[in-house]
Amino acid sequence: MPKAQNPAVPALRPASLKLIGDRLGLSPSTVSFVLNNTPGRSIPDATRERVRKVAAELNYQPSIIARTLRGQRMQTIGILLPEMGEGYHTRVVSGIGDLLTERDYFYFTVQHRHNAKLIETYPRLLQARGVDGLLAIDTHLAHPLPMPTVLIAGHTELAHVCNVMLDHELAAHLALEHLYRLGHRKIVFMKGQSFSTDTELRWEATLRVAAQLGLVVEPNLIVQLTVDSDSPAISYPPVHQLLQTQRDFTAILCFNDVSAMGSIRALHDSGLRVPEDVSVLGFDDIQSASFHVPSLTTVRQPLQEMGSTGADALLRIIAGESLPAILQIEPELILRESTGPVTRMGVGTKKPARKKAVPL
Amino acid sequence: MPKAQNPAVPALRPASLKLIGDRLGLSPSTVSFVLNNTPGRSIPDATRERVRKVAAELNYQPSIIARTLRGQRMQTIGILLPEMGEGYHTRVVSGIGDLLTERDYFYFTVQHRHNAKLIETYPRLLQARGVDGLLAIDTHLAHPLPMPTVLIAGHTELAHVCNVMLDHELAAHLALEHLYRLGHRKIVFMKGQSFSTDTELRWEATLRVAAQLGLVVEPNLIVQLTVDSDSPAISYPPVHQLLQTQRDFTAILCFNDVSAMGSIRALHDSGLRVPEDVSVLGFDDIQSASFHVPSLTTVRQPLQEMGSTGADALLRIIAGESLPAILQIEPELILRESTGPVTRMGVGTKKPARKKAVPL
DNA sequence: TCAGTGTAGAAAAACGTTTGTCTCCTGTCC
DNA sequence: GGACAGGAGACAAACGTTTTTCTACACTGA
Repeated sequence: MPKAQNPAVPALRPASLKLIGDRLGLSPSTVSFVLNNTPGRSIPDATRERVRKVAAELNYQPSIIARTLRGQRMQTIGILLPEMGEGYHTRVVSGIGDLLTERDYFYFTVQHRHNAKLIETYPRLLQARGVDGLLAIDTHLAHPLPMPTVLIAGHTELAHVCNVMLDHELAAHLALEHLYRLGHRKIVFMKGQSFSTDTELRWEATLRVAAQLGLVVEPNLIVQLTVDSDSPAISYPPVHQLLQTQRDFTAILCFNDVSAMGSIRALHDSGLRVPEDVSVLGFDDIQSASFHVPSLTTVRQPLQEMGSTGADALLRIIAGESLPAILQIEPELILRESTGPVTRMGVGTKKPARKKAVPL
Repeated sequence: MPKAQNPAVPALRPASLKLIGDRLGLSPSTVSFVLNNTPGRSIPDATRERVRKVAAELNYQPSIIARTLRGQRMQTIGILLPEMGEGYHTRVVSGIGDLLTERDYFYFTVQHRHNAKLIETYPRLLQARGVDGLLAIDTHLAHPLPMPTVLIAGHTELAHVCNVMLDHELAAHLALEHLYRLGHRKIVFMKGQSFSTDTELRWEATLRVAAQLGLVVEPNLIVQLTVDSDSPAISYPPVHQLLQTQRDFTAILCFNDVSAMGSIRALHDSGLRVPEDVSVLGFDDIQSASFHVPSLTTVRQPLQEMGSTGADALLRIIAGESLPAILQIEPELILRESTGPVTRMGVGTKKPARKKAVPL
């Protein structure tokens, strides 16, 4: 059945104002006036009808390319992100996409995989393609850009750049107080990859809150993520390794849900049960968090909302509005199965009553 | 800290050939010749130097918009897909993105959420933005489009349209023979949502192979997915409901990994263990499949490869090549923990030795 | 009759490229 | 000294819009 494809698609060029005008003996400008309902132009209804009819027949679609060249907006923005995967970026993009679609905007997505050179050059290439602004997700920007820019989960202090960011302080409170109340004192702290923009802010907030609660952050109970990926593979090896030498803890505070899944898997493979032996707390609340076994207790970032908030902010800036430098987003603790009260360290304690599952 | 953002970004328009020319007393065309190394033009090296120097100083970036208007390629394609989520689409996009980046192409992504009207209008809007071609993932296209088009996981028979598709027959063999060898005879068959392009082909292949193996597809053991989402929520309710009335089966053949996770969750909540009581077979091999507990035995679709194959095909068509109408991709069975030999139906049989975990 | 006022539309410029043609100017050769 | 060749570059057109300006005509009122 590999039936050969025909030589080439017809691909005749789409209708232009000139073409429509020629059919009617009118000039392109007149056609433009009609189709745009330009105010202050006297054109008889009969003519308007004729123009619209032919435009519909020819399936006329104004060329945004030509419009943009004239200096109008292209109704297009660029999204700069590390990776399209199963991590949280994707869900943010989904929120952005919905809002942009609603406003008749389109977007380019570019993944830089934390390659500094790409982060540097992409904005220029996007500008050459006429984007009206840029939305950067979880990305370290070195300079302000010569176009409207909004950062989502960035924290770079740049002039003219608006930041959509989580209230990290609150997030740390939600997470640590939850574990604290359950009786956890020996906690493994997981620190994100150095390239993630959230890493530093979250870590500092965590240390502050831990100190307030009197929790000790033991150096040998810190897990540092390094691998650049959106898969649970980022946390499996370090947690697995930790378990070889160290089991004197009752909870793991993970950097995100994906790493929580990797951690649970590693615990599971070492014969430890979650949450009976070790509680695991995630971060983000990605879609699969509630369906994981055990389902993840996690600090929810309203990812889609962060996306739409950022997109809305960018469109406002493009339209000339002034916005505050920081738009803060509130996290929320979602209680599920992966955390539980401290029993005794080690395998063999009695299985606590299973919580009722709360999918969705 | 809501420090007000300054009025507006400087946003001076980027350098043009004219601007460079003015600085040097040269015409735009001469500058163009130098910067493009247009052959057959005699320009002294001294002048070339001067031009390049000023271009670099002004950070000149040719306007692809203007170039496109002149009739050149825009080096941009459009990707049409149902949703950006944790399902397999995202991973396909990732494969597309990498290949396009390598070839200096950019892409628009548009999510239609199976809205027929959007599927109809988006291609036109993309064309107005100058895309050179279109890549549709898991999308039913009604008409051929007036531009090069490649379908990934589509199966629409359209003239001039190239299809990248899985070998569904082989996939069905891999899945069913695996379950058959493990002793499963009472199998729940899950049928995908009607809007998914894979649903029909996969179902037909499944029925054929089941017949070959002498497996009976019992109507009351068919689970039909209907919800439009990328989350395990698509399968939790129907499987949960099935379990209220029907437990006389030993395996579930799921439509994809996400629905396998939802199914496992539902089984778990009904007190059934996987794979001891019920084997669950996924499809796709998404990133989290190997880290799920239990990890998923699944029929892998090489998603990134499908993406890059599709993108490569599209670029070839754009470049004028003729391609076969179908590019077939081979699936592969990935053995993990969620399937096991039939013991006896019901809870309480002895726990089989746990397989060694194979993350990654 | 003639200035004024609409009306209906054409013409032109501009955006930033690319590309085919044209124009000088400087040598060189016979 | 005149023809010719090449070198160095300008000029113009075109792509499809939008927008400003211009034209031609008809009608009005005094």
